[in-house]
Parts: sequence; structure tokens; C-alpha cells
Amino acid sequence: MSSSRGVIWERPERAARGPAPSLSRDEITAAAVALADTQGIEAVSMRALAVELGVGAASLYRYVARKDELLDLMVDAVMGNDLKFEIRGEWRADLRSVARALRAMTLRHPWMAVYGTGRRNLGPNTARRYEQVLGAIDGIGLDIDEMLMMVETLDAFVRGRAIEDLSEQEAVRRSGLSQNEWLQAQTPYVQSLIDSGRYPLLARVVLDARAPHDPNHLESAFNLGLERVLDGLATMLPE
Amino acid sequence: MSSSRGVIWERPERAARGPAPSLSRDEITAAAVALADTQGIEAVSMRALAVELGVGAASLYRYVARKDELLDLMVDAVMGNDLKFEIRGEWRADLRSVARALRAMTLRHPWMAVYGTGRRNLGPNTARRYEQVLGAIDGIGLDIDEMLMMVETLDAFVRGRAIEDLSEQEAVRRSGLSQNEWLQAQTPYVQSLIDSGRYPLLARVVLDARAPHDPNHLESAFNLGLERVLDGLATMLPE
DNA sequence: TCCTAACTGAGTACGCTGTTCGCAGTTGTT
DNA sequence: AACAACTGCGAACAGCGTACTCAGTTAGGA
Repeated sequence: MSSSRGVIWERPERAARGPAPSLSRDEITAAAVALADTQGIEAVSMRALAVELGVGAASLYRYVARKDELLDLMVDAVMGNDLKFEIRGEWRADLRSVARALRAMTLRHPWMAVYGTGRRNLGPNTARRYEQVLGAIDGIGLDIDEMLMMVETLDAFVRGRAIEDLSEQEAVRRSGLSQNEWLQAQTPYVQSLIDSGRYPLLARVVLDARAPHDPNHLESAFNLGLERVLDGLATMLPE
Repeated sequence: MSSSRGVIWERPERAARGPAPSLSRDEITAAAVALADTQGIEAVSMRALAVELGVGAASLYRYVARKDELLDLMVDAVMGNDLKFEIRGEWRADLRSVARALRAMTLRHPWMAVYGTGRRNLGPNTARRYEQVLGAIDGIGLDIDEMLMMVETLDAFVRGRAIEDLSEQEAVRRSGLSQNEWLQAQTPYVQSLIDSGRYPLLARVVLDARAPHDPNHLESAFNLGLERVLDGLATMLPE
């Protein structure tokens, strides 16, 4: 089976001989991304994807050796199509732009929070973005190890926040309830925790904090945290 | 079906009438955690867990309404048994201790990186830890919203780093190859990226950086990043 | 002490999943 | 025209979460 050898980025999309494939990697990838965005990553099954594309499930294995490779394609496609930031040459503004872009991308494609990381799929788009981000902090007096650490720290913050922010709406989606019904279902238990008196600070969070009432408190909490992280990264610079 | 109503923490473990259950929640949870730690979270199936416990798969649904609830139990158990930090009253040292404890816990239980977050399962142990962490920054001049943001930012960094660090070893485990075989398999492609000359900074990362050669560079990268994040959080304090 | 409601354990079944195999049909090259 | 190399895919396998059902067990109330 030739399609199982090596990394997918190194395999030609079309074979030298034989009939033309009826699909392209891009088509398959786009359909899979759309499915994952609307129905959740666990709805992306080879069968469901095949139905979406009007082919048989087994046919997809002519394009992809394992489902894993499909995920690699999805991640790299989103990195290429949905990650928009601006590098102007001022490191702090640039990293801010990168962080916000990463967050926006991740919120549009929740599955990216978990799958869009690590060395496992350094596709061409991912590599290009990586290069651009490193370029934003090149030449400001850091060696490559420090640059790496800086980017990884920022990325960790963005990804970690995204996972926290997404976990509630994930839970809601999986439960099949509406956001309100779900909150209603959680309330009595949380109330009983508060009433127990053993969690006074937790109680203050639930009762006193303004955050839960602010419709876009997640966004402002992210932005505030981001500035703090950037403050911290700034201490790495010479002078 | 009585077991499907409400949150699992509010349901009594043993029914008022009827025969005594042959298992306890703790037994089931411990077996599930052990299985997840050694074989990966995807190896925790109701059937496999039932085999481990010497019962039928369907029997587990007498203890747990959905597999999701099993996860809730697992998360809360680990929060209670495997998260050890020290609160001495000096916020920076305390938060450092919390962050390192969270990281250590997550590395021992990789599935916690994804599942151990959000409001979805505020079990008693989780609530207690939450309370303790908030206690570490209570009374230093921050309001509850600022305290919340501080904790969330720190948590996001730790969780994000853990996911990055774990993703490679996850990929290795799933591929069934050894770490070395896997690296060997990746090398030619990464080399071809470098040889293309289009990614000079990426090339510096692979060729020049000391990090990849340092056996515990992940740990030191975490610690360095953590201090930067703490630097940033320090700017929130009055004076 | 006995009755009986309430529960436990689990076999069976349904509709999913990723993936492999084998084969018929199609194509590009020689 | 021949043929190697490919494509599409039905069928099948092993494993998944979980709903249903029912026999067997237990403990509270009379």
C-alpha cells in the first residue's frame, strides 16, 4: 500500500498512472473541517464524511492512509486559511496580533485547541506560520532558545484559555440541552456547594464577580490575561 | 431511571433499599484512572473497565449514568489524590507551587489536560482545590474578578504547556513506534523543509537550538515560562 | 417473620466506529 | 492493443456506548 509510506506532505496527490481521482485532498479536507466545525470533531467519521462527499467510506482511504492523516490535513488547512495576523516589526503589537489570531481561529474551530499542536503535523501552512511568528521576534536580542520559549509560552496561554473557554460550550453541546437548560441543571448543585459554607471564595466568584454577567467576559478576560503575559515576556528583553 | 437525574455528586452512592452494590464508586474510579494512565484515555471503554473489575459492561451503568460521569469521577479523584501544593502566604511562591503541582499532576495523568477543566465537573475535591488556590491570592489587594483572571491565566499557561508537551508523546504512543523510530520517521520530511531554504528560523530551531538536546528541556522551558507569567501577573498588584 | 417494593447484575441487541480485503472497472504508458 | 497501475467501494471484522429486559437479591414495614 503505497499511501501508507512516509508523511502525507511528501506523497503526491495524484498517482502517475491510473484513473483520475474523483476527489481532491482540498475537497475532502474542506468537507471534514466544515463537519467538525458544525457537528463537533467526534462527528467526523469516515462514513459521515464519505456521505457528505457522495462517495463510499472505503474510498477515502485512497486519499488518506489513516484518519490521523485527515486530521493533519485539517489542521494545516485551517492554519493556512483561517489564521490572519499582522507583523509590523514591533514585537509586542505583533505577538498580540498573533495571540488574538490564534484565539479567533481556535474559537472558530474548537477541535484545533487539542489537535492543532505539537510537531506531529508540521504541514506547509503550519511551517509558514511558525516562520512568520518567529520572524516577529527575530532581531530583538534573543537567541533562538529564548525565542522558542517566548512563542511556546504565548501559545500555551492562548491554547489553555481556549480550552477552558470551550469546555463549557462543549459540555452543553454534548448534553443536547440548550445553554439555559444546562445552566439551570447545574445551578442547584452549585447552590448547595455555596450553602455548605465551606467554599467562601467560590461563593464570591459565583455571587459577587461581575465576570459571569458580562456577556463577553471571556474575551476581556483573555485580553487582560494576554497583556499580563506580554508584560512577563517583556522582562526577557535586554535593557 | 433514577441514576440519570441531576449531578452525580448529589446522588447517593448506595440506594435506600435493595441489595448492596458489589462495587463502589471509588473502586470503579481508581480502576478507570489506572487504565487511562497506562493505556491512554481511549482505552477506557466500558467493556474494558468492566473486565478489569470482573463485572459485566452493563453493570457499570448502575453506578454511572453515562460514560461522561465516569470521567467526572476520574477528574475529581485525581484532583483530590494527586494534586499537592503548598500555600504559605506568599502569593508568588504559592502560585508557583500550584502551577508546578498542576503540571506534575497533568503529566502523570495526560487525559487531565483536556478533560480536567471547566465548570462541567466541579466535584468536591475540585471545589476544595479551587478554594485553596483562590485563598493563596486572597487579601493582597485584588477584587474577585482580578483574582479569577489571575488564576485562569496561570491555569491556561500550565494546561496549554502540558498539551504541547504531551502531544508528541501521544503521537508516538498512537503510532506504536518507539520514540526513536518515530523521530527517525519524521526526520527526512523536516530535513526537506530545512533544505528548501524557505524556513530559515525553523531551521535555526532544529539546527542551532540547545533545547532539543537537553533531556529535560521541557521542564526548564516550563519553569522559565512560568516565571515570565508570574512576572506578568505581578504587575496586577497595587504599589 | 414474612411480604414485597426496590434494587442489582448482566445477557442481548442496536447502531455506531476505523480499517482491511478483494474485486470490478478505468486509465496512461508502452 | 496490451497491461500495469491505479480508483471506487461493498462486505466484513472487531470493538464501541448504551438501552432494554428480566431473573435474582435485599431490607424496610407490617
